[in-house]
Amino acid sequence: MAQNTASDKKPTINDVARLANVSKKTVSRVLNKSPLTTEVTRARVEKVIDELGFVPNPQARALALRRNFFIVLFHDNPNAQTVLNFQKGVLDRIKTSDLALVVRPVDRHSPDMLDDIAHFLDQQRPLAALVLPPISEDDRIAELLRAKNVEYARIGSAQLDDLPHSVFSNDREAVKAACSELIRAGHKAIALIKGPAGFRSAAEREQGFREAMAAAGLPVEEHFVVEGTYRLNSGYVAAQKLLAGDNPPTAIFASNDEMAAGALHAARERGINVPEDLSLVGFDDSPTASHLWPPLSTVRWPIMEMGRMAAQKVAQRYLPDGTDTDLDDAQLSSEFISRKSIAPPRHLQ
Amino acid sequence: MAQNTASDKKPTINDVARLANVSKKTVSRVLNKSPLTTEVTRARVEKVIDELGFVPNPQARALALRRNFFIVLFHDNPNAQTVLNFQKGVLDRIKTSDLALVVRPVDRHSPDMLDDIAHFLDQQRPLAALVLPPISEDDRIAELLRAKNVEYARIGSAQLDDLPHSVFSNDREAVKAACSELIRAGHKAIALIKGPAGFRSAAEREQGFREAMAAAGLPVEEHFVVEGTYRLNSGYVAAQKLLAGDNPPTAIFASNDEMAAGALHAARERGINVPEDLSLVGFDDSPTASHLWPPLSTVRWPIMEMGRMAAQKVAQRYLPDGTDTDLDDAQLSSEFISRKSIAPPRHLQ
DNA sequence: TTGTAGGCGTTATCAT
DNA sequence: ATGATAACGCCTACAA
Repeated sequence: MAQNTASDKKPTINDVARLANVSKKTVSRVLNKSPLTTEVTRARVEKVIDELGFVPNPQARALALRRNFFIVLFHDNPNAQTVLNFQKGVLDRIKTSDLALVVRPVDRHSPDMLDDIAHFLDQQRPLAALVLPPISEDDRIAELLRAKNVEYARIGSAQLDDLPHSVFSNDREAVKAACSELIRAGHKAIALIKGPAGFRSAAEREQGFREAMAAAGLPVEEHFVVEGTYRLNSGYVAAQKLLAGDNPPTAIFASNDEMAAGALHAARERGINVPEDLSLVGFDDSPTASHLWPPLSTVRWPIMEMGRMAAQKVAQRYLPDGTDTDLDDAQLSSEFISRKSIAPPRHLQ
Repeated sequence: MAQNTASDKKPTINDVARLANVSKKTVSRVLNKSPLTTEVTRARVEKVIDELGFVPNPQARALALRRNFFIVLFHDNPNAQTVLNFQKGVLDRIKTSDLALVVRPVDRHSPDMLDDIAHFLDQQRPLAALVLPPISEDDRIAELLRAKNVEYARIGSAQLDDLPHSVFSNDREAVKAACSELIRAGHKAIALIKGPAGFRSAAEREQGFREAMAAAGLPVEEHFVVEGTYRLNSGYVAAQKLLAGDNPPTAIFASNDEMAAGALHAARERGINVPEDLSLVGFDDSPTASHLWPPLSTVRWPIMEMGRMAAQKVAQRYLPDGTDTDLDDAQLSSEFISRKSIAPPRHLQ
């Protein structure tokens, strides 16, 4: 790319216009792919653009269009790995463009959350917004985005909006598959450590568990269903409770890896070996899952792919390398990952 | 804050000027805290600003000032938790301002890295840049930032630049303290799994290890020093090697938690119990550290605080709530965290 | 199909 | 200390 050297002045649309012998507006038309230009002039203008290494100034465009050329990511810190992988996916998709990604954590427990978001949107006027769970489940945010006329996509464990505004995984199916694996190994007394009430992901994963049990004709013992908070300690506490009874479960599905790690600690403390005495499955495929001993069987959430798809969805027209993805695609598959934390129950070993 | 309702038109500097009976420029002066205004006019203007709920339009400012009101974070994905915690610290500090944080991962192995950064800076003209390790150690990036006249701060395990452009921790001291803890417990045969050559953090941590040994008058057996890559598996391999000998170490300091997790697996595979037969210390205080069994003693890297301080450093004048931090402060302390992975060596138990 | 004039909302220059 | 006028670099309306 030709670059100006010493002067350090970047060429403007005026320079291009002058050298191409056309008006600013014509250059503008070329830049914005307006159909109202002759092939000839377009070619001439593009040649000059290339020679100059001209790149439109985003600030000026922002002012004129009243729209900033970036995508915001709103989230209320689910786990770090999730946020970062998602960011990575988004950035991966937009890196060849001139878009930027700005991060905006919010506090879903603050009464000011909506006002904060509104203020941010008014101030910064982003091109588009991406919303990660759990706040993606908040319909008020989507309404706000629509009202402010900001393109958006909601990410979730299940479809949260119409297709053009959704990117989601099939947690339910994935959990069903994972639990079916447990059942196939011979387990019947399977416990569930579920996520906190009110989280869509928690509900979906619970459903998947129940469907797997039902499909196998196994009853769900309700005292084998314990609620956690998605934090390590809640998994520990839940497992203590589950393992304390006379007929403890031979397998546990924990709705995320962190709780599974907690459950693992609880088992170890009671001298219960995993997987010999207790099989364990988590969800997320966090780094922790593979760092544990035994390495944890889990479900990989396609979060990076979701980031890529979300970026594609909301910013397609600003991304150079076309429409390889069908816009109606919105669902990506979670995938069961088998590691060493599953074994047949004792009596079958 | 007074908000216009139906019209949805946000007030501009012109509205303020008209209602306050002054010129745009005067309003601008008030906004920018220019000393060239009477107390009286300033008060009058500020009153109108409040009543209108006027907020300057960042896009227009950006165009006029040729500078975008955001901070970029450049990084080449160290671990997710680090990046995210740093982001959190930065955002925490700037959240009451009108600044935004944009994330820009780069690939330090790409020959285009510098060009990419340069292009980004030219295009986006950020107010300031923050650079996370390991790329913060690359002097060429700092040069670029200076050349492009972008305020910046480099984050590291030791001072990487002059004080105004540095935020760093004292890895060496912290590791020294951690290893001294091992020595105090009675260990003499202590091994080091160090980080990859060329990383400043690796060098600092190694130094800390050596200083602790020297201070205790203990020799460093060079076959007890093995290099890893900061990844789990390299810790596993290193520990296999360390534990295979006739006189294996009774304690290992791994230069990060991930490698410590790998070492833990290796030990477990050989039937070596942690901490009874082998004490283990990591570095980072990652979530993994507390999820392992036994919970890993480690060093907490004050990464969030570093984010806060870095934001303060580069954007002080744009942040509303003043100068509570001394700008010359650049160092933050890492802290040893004692958990269950340390015990006296066998013969002292 | 192309160009002219004017606007987006702010800051800078240079008088007064 | 304040204000008129001109940038900043792009885009939209409207005219040609």
